[in-house]
Amino acid sequence: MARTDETLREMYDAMLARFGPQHWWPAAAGADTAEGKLEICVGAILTQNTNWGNVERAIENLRAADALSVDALDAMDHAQLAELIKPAGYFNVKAKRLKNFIRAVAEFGGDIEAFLDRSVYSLREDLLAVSGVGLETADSMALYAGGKATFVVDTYTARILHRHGLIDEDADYEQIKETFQYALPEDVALFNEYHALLVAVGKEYCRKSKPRCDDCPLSDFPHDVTTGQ
DNA sequence: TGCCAGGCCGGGT
DNA sequence: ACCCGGCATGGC
Repeated sequence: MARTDETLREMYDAMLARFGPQHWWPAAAGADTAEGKLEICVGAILTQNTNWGNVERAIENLRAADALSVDALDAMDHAQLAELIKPAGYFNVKAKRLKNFIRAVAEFGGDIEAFLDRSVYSLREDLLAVSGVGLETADSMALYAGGKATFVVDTYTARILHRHGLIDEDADYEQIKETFQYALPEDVALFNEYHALLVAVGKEYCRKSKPRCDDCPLSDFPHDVTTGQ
């Protein structure tokens, strides 16, 4: 265990040294404003299984339509919203998911900052009750919009850790999350950057079909490609 | 050209 | 309790 903790901290250093800060949210969207926080939450839903470049187009459409507010999104009909977010793919399901999320905020009082401003436990519970908001999306919102020290796990996180023998093949989301939170100090900026770096490294070196470990920032850490997947 | 992206849900076994 | 099909655009 202590071995795993140390490895995870060293992996962070190695990835940061190679890639530098990733400037994910909130740096991008002025996240100390209500609109910035809402934009992050919207982006978290739109990016589900979707390239971030496509999400940016969709968000640009929403901004141009002056739709980046709880009231505007709540008032918009399905077809209208689906059309605006079309570039992000899965536009019909995502329009519903956005509406579901906005409904939850509206029912909480309609203020996104108030909605986010509570314990991670309470926030996570409400987010996970929204159909279309799963574990990763909820944690992304809580971390990047809500500023909570909660670690985000995605497919790259699981794949990279498994390749390096740090988790079981069948480790579930909560297990992986806890592995990080046990190993690391409870630090929002650290969790923010760590997840972003794992995604950056995953894209470059740890894709499903084309792993290339030669030049990977983590290649000095013991790993086994064949157990990958 | 086919594969992939910062998942999640609902229905079937 | 798993397993799987469906959802869909744009980039490389």
